[in-house]
Amino acid sequence: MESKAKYYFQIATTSGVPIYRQIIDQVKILIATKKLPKGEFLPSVRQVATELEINPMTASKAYSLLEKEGVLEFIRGQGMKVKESNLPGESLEQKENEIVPLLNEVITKSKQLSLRPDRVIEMLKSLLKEMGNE
Amino acid sequence: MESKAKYYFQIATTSGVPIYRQIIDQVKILIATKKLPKGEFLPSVRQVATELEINPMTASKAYSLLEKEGVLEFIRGQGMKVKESNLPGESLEQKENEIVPLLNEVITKSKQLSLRPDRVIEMLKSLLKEMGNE
DNA sequence: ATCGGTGTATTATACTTCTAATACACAGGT
DNA sequence: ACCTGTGTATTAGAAGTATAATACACCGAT
Repeated sequence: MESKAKYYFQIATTSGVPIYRQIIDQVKILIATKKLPKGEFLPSVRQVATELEINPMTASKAYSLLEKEGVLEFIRGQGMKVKESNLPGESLEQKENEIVPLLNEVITKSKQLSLRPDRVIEMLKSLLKEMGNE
Repeated sequence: MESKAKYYFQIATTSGVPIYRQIIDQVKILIATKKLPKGEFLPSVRQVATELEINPMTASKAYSLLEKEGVLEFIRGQGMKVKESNLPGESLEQKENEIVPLLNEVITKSKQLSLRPDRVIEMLKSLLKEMGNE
């Protein structure tokens, strides 16, 4: 089988960002933008490795870290798929606490740049709108 | 001279975060929360090194990176102080662009956690209020 | 049982990052 | 000039990270 979906990922060897991290980031974005629906299978580690001309272990590292994060689910004999129920065991409060450090970074950075707080909130709203649609 | 202000910084040797980076983060937070006003001098690299039982070069690395970022200013013979005018040469648009990647991280993470966008904005507003006051 | 498909444990190596030891340059007060 | 206070360039070594080669375990279909 397979239509052999190509060009799943693109890596920039010049950027200095590790290959496995580029894969992780791209998977997360693909999921956030619904280009990769829940339940969908990802290309196998060997497929990714061949397309990107890297070692299968590098792709495996990206996938297994995503699995540990609760983003992907490993199905024996079939591969990795986008997890259906995200972090089911976690309460709303736990989830919210996970994002607080990131928000604090935003605040520290914006203070450092002397950006007006309401402007930062406007930017966030605007980005949320963009991301939500595509 | 000096009342020898102690306990400027606290490092967690277990966290895996490099010492110089912990110092950088703490300086930024101290400035953002006004605990370290503009124009104030920071403890010398040797003072920090003694208190934290680290090498002066490690403290120096943190300070010089902060200087390169435009956060601190080096005064010959006196030390490092919090820079008075932050990033004067940068346009508003340049500043705003600097914070976009961080906001995108927030969005990706919140989608991954299935958090409602308006809730995330609420949290940001609330944290901004806290940080602004103290 | 065998074959071809998953992901991965282990090991090795190149590379980068982090910390430290030493010696130095400059400023200000004596 | 000297002494003591700043931060730092250079060098070295330890520790960690990223990638790869190999061999393995498991699953499903034949």
